Amino acid sequence: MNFSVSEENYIKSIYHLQQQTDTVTTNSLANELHTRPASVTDMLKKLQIKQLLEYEKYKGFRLNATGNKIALNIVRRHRLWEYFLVTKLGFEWDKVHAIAEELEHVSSTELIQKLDNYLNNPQTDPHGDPIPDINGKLHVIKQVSIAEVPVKKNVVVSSVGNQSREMLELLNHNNIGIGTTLKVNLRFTFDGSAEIKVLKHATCIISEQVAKNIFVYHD
Amino acid sequence: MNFSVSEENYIKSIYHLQQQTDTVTTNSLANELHTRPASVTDMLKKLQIKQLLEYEKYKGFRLNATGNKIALNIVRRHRLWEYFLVTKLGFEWDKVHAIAEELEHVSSTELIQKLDNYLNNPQTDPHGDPIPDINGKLHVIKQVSIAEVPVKKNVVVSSVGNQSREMLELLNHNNIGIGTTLKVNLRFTFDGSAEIKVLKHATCIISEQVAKNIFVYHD
DNA sequence: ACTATTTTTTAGGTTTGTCTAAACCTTAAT
DNA sequence: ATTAAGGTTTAGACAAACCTAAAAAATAGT
Repeated sequence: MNFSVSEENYIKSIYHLQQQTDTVTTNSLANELHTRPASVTDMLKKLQIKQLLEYEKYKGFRLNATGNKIALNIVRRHRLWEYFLVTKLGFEWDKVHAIAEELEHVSSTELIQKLDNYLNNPQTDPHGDPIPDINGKLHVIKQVSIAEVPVKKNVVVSSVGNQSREMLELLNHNNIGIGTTLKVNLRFTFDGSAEIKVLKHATCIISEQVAKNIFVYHD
Repeated sequence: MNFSVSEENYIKSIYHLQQQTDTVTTNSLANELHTRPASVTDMLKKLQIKQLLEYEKYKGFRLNATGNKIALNIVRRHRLWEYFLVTKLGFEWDKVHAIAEELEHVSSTELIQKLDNYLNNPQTDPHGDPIPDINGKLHVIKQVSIAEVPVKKNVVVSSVGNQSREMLELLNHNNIGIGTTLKVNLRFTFDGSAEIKVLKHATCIISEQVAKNIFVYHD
């Protein structure tokens, strides 16, 4: 089955919101898509007819198995393009989201197959998020934010929670990226901020808010 | 100014038809786009308001300078993507058109800049058609079909007129592609067929119909 | 338990791009 | 010069995806 750009955007957004809350609300989805609740309700009806949703009026909704699989396929496309834009075209990792958002809707499965192959089947995108395989399987890695990680222990950055322009600029300034090795020297209990040492760079202080958004591999 | 996918498709198709006939008719454009004449008229009004057309009711139309520049930009995007699909992802040249048709509408100029750079600023697409530069300049190369080229003279294949799967198969079988060096040994005036020698391969015979579709650089 | 507030849905309207059918021009043939 | 044929435009409708405003349902506060 084939989906419009709009339908795909709704499916993808529902998928994202489901990661945080089990069932999604009309308002939150409208907010995510910068659209109005009434428009969301309209689209929910369509997606329900297409059998992608579990949906009861006034009671929230979630993707069913079919919907989930489609969402994962869109996520796969998006993340492969992001990887391509950064590793091949030399984009900064905080600039690729909008472009990948357009590229992900190009609907040739052969294209994505060949792209995946060309990129040597990457496991994660430039933000550290895992890339689902053809069957929609996610290779989930155990992660912990550096707000929780033990001090004085070298860890490797695996992903970043908040992918806004502002956050990524802050990280660039502190020489932190996916794959960076760092160590939490100490944490200030007063405000939750932490002094961290990035490999080959001077120590720096990051706020609790930032610490909560930097994830590292957990062994 | 930004254009919808539909507008871009109309602009591109008008541009293509203009290559053959100076002024384009409603019916021919409807035919090209697999749409109805009435729909064409509707869109023409829009494009005229946006100042991209020279258009007089019932008298045909053509792109003005602005329209032409936009068309060349779309062509540029399309051909760069085709080049990418063939040289990087390993597609056959007869499979890339439909996919490039979708990719060409992704509207980031930075993306196309970086893609061009990554591909080392190719001058022609996989079919041998020239790729316009950022300013919409076409580096047109003088070409001659091998039905007209002098015999016993080494020439380099620059482009192919008919880009069907069948033609590609025939050319592949005879080891002919863009950039191939070949020589016409002799031509049979009876049916216009020609014996040709492809560099490093045995001689072969091609019909006049094929010969008329293989173009070579003309010095 | 009953209001007040918030959330969600419905009803009805707009825009874009398409369509069919009918009306309208142009051209070419007698 | 008239008409027949063909191409082109207009008129009116429709679907998709959005909107605002109002109604309906759920929830929260007392």
